[in-house]
Amino acid sequence: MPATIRDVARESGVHISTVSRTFSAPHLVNPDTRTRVLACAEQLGYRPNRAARALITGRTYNVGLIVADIANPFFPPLIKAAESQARQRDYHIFVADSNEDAAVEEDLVRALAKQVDGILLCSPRMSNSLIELLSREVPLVVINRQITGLPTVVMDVAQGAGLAVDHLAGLGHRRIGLIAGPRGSWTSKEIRRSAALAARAGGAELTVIGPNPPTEHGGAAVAEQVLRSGVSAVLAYNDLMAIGLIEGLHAHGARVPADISVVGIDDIALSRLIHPKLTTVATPAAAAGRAAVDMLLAHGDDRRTTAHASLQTELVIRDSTGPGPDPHSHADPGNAAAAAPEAVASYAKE
Amino acid sequence: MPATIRDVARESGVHISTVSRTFSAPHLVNPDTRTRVLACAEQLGYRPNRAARALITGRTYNVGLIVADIANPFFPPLIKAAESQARQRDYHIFVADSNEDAAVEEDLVRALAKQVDGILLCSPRMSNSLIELLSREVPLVVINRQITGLPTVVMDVAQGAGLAVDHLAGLGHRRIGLIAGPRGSWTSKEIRRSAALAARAGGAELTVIGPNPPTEHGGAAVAEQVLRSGVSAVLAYNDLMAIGLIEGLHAHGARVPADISVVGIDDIALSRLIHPKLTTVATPAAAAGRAAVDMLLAHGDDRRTTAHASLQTELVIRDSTGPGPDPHSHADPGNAAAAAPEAVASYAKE
DNA sequence: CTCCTCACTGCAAACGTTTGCAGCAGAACT
DNA sequence: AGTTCTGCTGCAAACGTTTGCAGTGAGGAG
Repeated sequence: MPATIRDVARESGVHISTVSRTFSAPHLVNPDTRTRVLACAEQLGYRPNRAARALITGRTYNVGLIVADIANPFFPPLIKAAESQARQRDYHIFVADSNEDAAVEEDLVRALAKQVDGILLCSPRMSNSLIELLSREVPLVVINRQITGLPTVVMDVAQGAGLAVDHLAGLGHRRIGLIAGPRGSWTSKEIRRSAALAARAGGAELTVIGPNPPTEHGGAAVAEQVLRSGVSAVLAYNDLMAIGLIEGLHAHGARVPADISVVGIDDIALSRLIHPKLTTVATPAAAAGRAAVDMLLAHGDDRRTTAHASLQTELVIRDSTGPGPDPHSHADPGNAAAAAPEAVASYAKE
Repeated sequence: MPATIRDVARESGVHISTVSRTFSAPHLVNPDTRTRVLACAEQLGYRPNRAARALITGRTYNVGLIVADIANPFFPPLIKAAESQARQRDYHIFVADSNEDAAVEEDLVRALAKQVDGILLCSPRMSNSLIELLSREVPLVVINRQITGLPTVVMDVAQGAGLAVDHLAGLGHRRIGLIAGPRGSWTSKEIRRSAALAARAGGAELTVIGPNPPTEHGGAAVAEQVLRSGVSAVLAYNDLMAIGLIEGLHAHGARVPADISVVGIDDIALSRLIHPKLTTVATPAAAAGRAAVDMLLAHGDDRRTTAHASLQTELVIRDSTGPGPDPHSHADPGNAAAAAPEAVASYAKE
């Protein structure tokens, strides 16, 4: 039913190979012929069949992008950036959602492998060894996990977590909680490592709670545990959990930041819309999406280059953090000493 | 490099057609042969090449899904539902984002047409005639717009908007604002039509403001205009705009719902997280995603069936709506008469 | 005038599958 | 015993492209 290359060839009185070249190697065909062919193609509504092209060239001009949870507001900006970057090069992005499940993730990679030129694996939950195994079946770029031997794009969340803990310690908090992310998350491990370091340096004690599902519910669910643990400040694995936690704390009658300070990670749009506005570590999700696409597509030219990109993060101080408890009294310390809203502290090297 | 059907055939000592049948028509091959073939396939890591299969069968087992803006929290649940529904039938979903741009939308449909078995067009911004034109190139299911002659899934947002206006009129509001959505949105027109009807029935006057971009910024941008217009209640095209509007109103010193009541549409997760919790019209996005996939895939069997599904919406009353201004005094009416939280009013026929 | 080059075009073999058709046993009828 | 049927398998032609190779004619160089 749809017009094929043969229809165009017949209509314009040339061989199919000339039609083919009109599209994939225009410089090889006579300008007159080319315009005639193009006219016929246009008139017949011809569009090259990508499946047939893929079959012979081995390139699909598709890229897979696997994220843990598309409903997590952290991902859409990354997806959009990757999409537009890919579209510029005439590629399409195949987005899939693993539901935070390593097994689904593996299935997706396998299923996608044959119909894409490469896969962007974002915040994978699989083990490193499995990822390395899969990378032999299809070119992979890993986002948010460092794996030697594979091209990766990471957001330097360790640095951000360090800044966050510094910030809290600077406000006088001596007992700080860390709401860990999901099992299998490299980012969560990084945060933990860096937060522990920063806590020690700042003379604070770090209590880890988790692992937890990285959702609003995950955050709300640990509210009681946080209160019992006696910490006066908390760093959450991501903004969604931080927001859920704040909800949960409010439900238990605790005030933020008067009773407990909360810091998130990601700086999703939502973090500016809740009350109190969330202090958080901003991660450059869009830049990561673009970088990953670039890396994958460059990767196609010279084989087996394993680049690593590490993107800066920033601490954005808003209203959910305040001074720690006065060591000599139990009076409500208020929120007076909170830093200026929207102030940005960063160790950007550039 | 990757194993082909021929490798498996050689290894297991059968003809390639038998290997093919082992996968695509298992009942036609002897159980013994089948297990032998499967073993070889497994061992060689063979996966059928979808491009080759698509070439001959004409079915790609891919479905396109075009949404206006993946960053709008309304869409992800729909996308996830569509994905999982599709995966159950061994289909994959190709998600793309049109950036609220009709021209991009058209390009996407054309680009996707040849590599999918059908496209789910969600909240399209294109004209009806263009959509009808495109539907001749590739099977289309339209979500959130009624088009005769094409299979469609709509959420009955007119009904919900009517309920919302009834609710506001019932609270004593006599001047109600409607923050319209983007130009080209069928849903926006529906809301407007239905809200006008309900307003007249409830003895209220409806002021339409817009069109506007359907984002938080779009809502915030009209805050001043809303205040000047003298309305005491507002229905917004979607939750994102309602939330932006509330932010904007707060910035101008107005209180919600004491000074102005605000109702959103969609019931995104976020609407429960802000203060005041948003009264809104819940739309069954996930159900719509599933229905659309079903419709598209059923569509494949008997050609040219044009089904229409209309999904119920519900009014979810939370804390952003309160009584209208007392006609005899200008005293602050407070929030006492607000309905019980999370009460649900619905005209569900079933 | 001959030969070479050059720009263009046609030919045909791939790419990895699916599928209608035919063949061939052996089983089950008549 | 002959016939039909059934279950399985092989054969080969497609599907719509791309691409190395060969062929064509025109024009330029010698």
